[in-house]
Amino acid sequence: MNYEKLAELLFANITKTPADYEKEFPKRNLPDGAKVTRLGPSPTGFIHLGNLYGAFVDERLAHQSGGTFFLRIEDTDDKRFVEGAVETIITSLKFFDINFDEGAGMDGDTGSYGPYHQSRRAEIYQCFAKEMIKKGQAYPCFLTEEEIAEIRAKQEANKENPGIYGKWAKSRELTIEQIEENLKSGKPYVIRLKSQGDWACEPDKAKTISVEDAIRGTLTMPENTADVVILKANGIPTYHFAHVIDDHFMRTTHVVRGEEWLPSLPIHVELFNALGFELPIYCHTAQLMKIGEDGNKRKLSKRKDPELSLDYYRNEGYHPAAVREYLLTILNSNFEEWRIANPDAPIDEFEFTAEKMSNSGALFDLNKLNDICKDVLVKIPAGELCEFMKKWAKEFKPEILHLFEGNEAYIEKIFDLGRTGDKPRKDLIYAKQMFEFISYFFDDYFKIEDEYPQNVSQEDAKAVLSAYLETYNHQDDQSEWFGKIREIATNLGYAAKPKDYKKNPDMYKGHVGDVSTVIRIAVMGRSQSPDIWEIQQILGEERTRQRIAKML
RNA sequence: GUCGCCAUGGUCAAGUGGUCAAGACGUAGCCCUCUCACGGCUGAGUCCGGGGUUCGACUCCCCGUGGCGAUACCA
Repeated sequence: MNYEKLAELLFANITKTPADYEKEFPKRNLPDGAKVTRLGPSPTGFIHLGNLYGAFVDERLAHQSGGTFFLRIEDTDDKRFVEGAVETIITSLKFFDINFDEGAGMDGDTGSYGPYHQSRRAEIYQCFAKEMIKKGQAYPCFLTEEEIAEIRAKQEANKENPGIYGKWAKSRELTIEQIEENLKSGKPYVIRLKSQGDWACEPDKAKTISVEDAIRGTLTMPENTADVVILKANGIPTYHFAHVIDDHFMRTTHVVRGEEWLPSLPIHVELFNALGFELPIYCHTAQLMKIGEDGNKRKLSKRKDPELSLDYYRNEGYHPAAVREYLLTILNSNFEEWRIANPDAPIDEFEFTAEKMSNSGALFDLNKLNDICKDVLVKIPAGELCEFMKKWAKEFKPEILHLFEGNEAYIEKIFDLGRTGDKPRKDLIYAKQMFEFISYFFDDYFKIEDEYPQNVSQEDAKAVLSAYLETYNHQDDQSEWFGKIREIATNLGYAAKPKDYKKNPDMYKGHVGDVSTVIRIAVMGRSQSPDIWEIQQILGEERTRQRIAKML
């Protein structure tokens, strides 16, 4: 077979050579140890926590080492393209402070290793397909869908390995005349790798390949034997081929991708070897999982898990810093310890390593996220929280935006309620919940939500409130104020201290806590809240008196 | 079906042949306390099963089992 002639026949329009591309995309000039990573999403317009998880690994690896992190759009499957998806990807990640150094962008590509859309790289892929044909490493395959289905059926019946390989790869035998004929008659064809793997050997004698994975250590797998498609009938490459070409010419040093790619690693290794490219360092991450309806773990799914969409967290108003913090705790098991030892250090000072990553899939844990949120938000100054919430409201709850008008100082005081001192309150979790927390400070949203305690009669409740209103002095300090409550309690037959009541429950109707609950409900509408006195100081005298009077 | 990855409490996990098997979230109780939150203390709760190897296995090997994934001209 004259491969040279075949290559020209198939790719007459390809004039550039591999050497041209090697020259055009030279090795990057980066400091020693700098890592080059990439995110390669397909533009389906949907991005979830799992994507963020992976992107975070890429971002940390690159930026921690003084390297480069770029965005490559893997749009080789035109069926899946969704308008505006690239913008969604970029803005969603940016919200979580994940930024690209080069690659596809909002207004075109930046960087000199592009184009960064695979759909615009057809010429490059074809050049290398041509090269492989020239070297007898690839061939055109004219098998139809039906023929392939037939082959699969036979293989299944004979319990043989599935796929096109060795004896099944009929198009390998085609003479150049036959190929020319097929071409002339317009038969569609794909380009397949002519695998050098030994498909005919005994299963247990199969040759193996060994690859170092930065997360999983040495991986040993059987070599590839399948003649996989590298170029589809439309001239667009499959993922396998695009990955090898792109990551070589974009000079990616670390390929971070989900473990679902593990089974096709042998294909990639054969491809890298065939082309004479150096293998990148692979980092196969475990997938983020979720408990399914059947109680089993399963991979995050786009369709079934809208609450795992990144948008969900923005909607609820989770603070990006908290989400990052959470992600890091599941990404690197030593992060939590580090955080305890360095409670105030910037998160970027933590040294993230691929080696410390878990190789089994973590279950997403909302409890843990919420807990982390509390710790993160308690350290954010009230002014910033106010800004954060305003931004959130603008996007997701515009009807409350007016509350912020000129009320910034008021809201900041609410956020700071009991937040100072050694044991600061940690009430704030995410924006939606924060609004709930502050809502009763606004008359529009104030409503009585809870009921008086069981052991307080309606008469007693009224008596408490009228006595409270009578003796109320907005200028009282906290202990003066509480002294009065104790007095009201005692006068009505309630214990001044809960302990007294505990000791002699028969002697009292209840204790001072019940009395203050009545006041709490009148002023806040709920039985649970931070310190009443502090809240009243924020509400102001007039509003406080009004609310109590209204309950009488 | 075949192939691959994974397997420590409810969850995240430390652990690399000898440990009373860390820690965090959650959970139960107690303390602090006018409620809640915070904080403190205490408790319950784990090495998937079976074979080996070894003086000794959570740790190493094999076989099961389970979960996940791959088996496409999807990524």
